[in-house]
Amino acid sequence: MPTTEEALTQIKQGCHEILLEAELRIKLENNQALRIKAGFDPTAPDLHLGHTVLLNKLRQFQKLGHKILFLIGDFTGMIGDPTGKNITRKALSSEEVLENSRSYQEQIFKILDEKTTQVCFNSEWMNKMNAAGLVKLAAQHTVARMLERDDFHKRYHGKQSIAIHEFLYPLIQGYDSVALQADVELGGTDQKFNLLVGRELQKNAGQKPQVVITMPILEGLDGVQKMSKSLNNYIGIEDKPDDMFGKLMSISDDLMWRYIDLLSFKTPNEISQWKQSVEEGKNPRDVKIEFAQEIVERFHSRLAATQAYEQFIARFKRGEMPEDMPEITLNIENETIPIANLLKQANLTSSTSDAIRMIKQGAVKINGERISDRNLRIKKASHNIYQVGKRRFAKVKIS
RNA sequence: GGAGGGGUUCCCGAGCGGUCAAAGGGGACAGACUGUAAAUCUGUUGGCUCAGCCUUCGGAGGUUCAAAUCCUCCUCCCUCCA
Repeated sequence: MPTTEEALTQIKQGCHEILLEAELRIKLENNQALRIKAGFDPTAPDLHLGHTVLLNKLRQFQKLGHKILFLIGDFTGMIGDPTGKNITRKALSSEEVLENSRSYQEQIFKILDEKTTQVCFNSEWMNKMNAAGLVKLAAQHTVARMLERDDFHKRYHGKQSIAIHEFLYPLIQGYDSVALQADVELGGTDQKFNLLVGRELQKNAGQKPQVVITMPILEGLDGVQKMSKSLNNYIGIEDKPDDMFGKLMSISDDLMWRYIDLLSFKTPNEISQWKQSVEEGKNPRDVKIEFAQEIVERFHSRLAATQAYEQFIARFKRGEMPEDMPEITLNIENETIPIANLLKQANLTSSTSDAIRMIKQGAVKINGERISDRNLRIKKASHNIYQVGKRRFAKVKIS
C-alpha cells in the first residue's frame, strides 16, 4: 500500500485541477476507502478515448483501494447538460436507459474493476423528490451565482435564452453528490462549476464537501473540438484494431503529443525521452507508431497491435490492398450494370451522383487500375476489387 | 397581454419575382505533395435512367407565364416592453 504522499502524487498526475488538495490529503490519510463519483450521460454509450482519460483516473483510484460510484444521469438526461449547448433533450424511456446502461457496463469494465464499481442512476432519488423538495433544492443557490457559470454568463450577456430548467441541472448534479455521499467527484474541466455546486450542497446538508478533480478534455481527431461521437472525430474503444491504429496515425504531429500526454501509460520520464529524440531528428511518425501500438494493445491485444501495424505498412507504405474488405454479391437482371450504380450498391459511395463525381475526380480504381470512364458498364459474372479514395474498398461479385 | 425580428441546401450565412440546385465561409470528400501527418495548392459538395430530367429554401394554400423571393393561414424560435 502506497503512502499518502505517494498516492497523492499518482493522483495528481495528469489532472487539470484539484480543489482542494489539502482536503484530499486529509481524506487519504484516514486510510478508508473513499467514495469516488463520476457522472455520465445516459445517451451515447459508445465510449471513446476521450472518456478514457477520466476512466483511467478512476481506475487509478480503484488500484489505490477506493470505490467508484459510476453515476448514470438518467434523470438529468431529461434536461441535457447545458454546458456548451442550448438544446433541451428528449427524455429517454426507461427501457432505453436500461439498454444504454448495459452497454456502458460492457465497455467500462474494460477499464474499471467491476468489484469495486457501483453503477447507480440518479432517477433513483430524483424520481422520489417532490415539488417541495425541488424548491428547497433551488433555494440553495442564487441566480447571480448561476450566472457566474461561464456558458450561462456568455449566453446571458449575448442575449441568448436560458431556460429555467437549465439552472436545475447543476443543482441536481450537486444533489447527486449529497445522495451518494461522495468524497471526491471527477469530471472534465467544463464540469468545474457543476462539481463545485456539489460541494455547496453537501456543506448545506451537513456533509464533508467532496474534493473536486477536473481532468483535461481530449480533443478529437481534428485537434480543435472535443472528442465526441456526434462530431465524428473520435476513436471508439470498440473500434477495430486497424481503424484504431489508422486513426491514431492520422493525427497531426502537434496533436500527437497531447494524445500521448493524456492517454499513454508510459512514465513522464519515458515520454520526455520521446520528445527529446524527436527534437534530435527522429521521425515523429515512429513515435506515433509506438504509441498507436500501445493503445491498440490496451483495448485489443498485443497480437492485434502488431497485425494492425503490419497492415498499415503494407497498405500505405507499399500501397497494397487491405487484407479483409467487405465482399458483396450483387444480383442484376441485365447483362451489365453501370459502374456508378455498382459503387452505390456496394456502399462505396452515397449515391450514383457521388459515384460519378468520384470517377471524375480520379478516385475510383478497379483492381488497382484508375478508371476515368463514367459510362463504364460492368459485366455479369465478374469479380473485381473496387476502390474509392484511399480507404474505401470492396470485393464485388456480379451475378 | 403588447411590439418587433426570424426559420434557406451538413453547419453558419447571403439571396428578397426570372440569369437559383441557390453567393461566401466552415466542415467533409477527392486529387497533387507526403510519413494515409500537418501545412499548402486544385477540384467536388441534392437526387436520378446524368449534355436531359426530378425534388429542395419551416408547413398548407393562393397570386403569377414564372416564387426561396409577393399574399393568407398554421407552426416553431428569438428579442424588447408589461
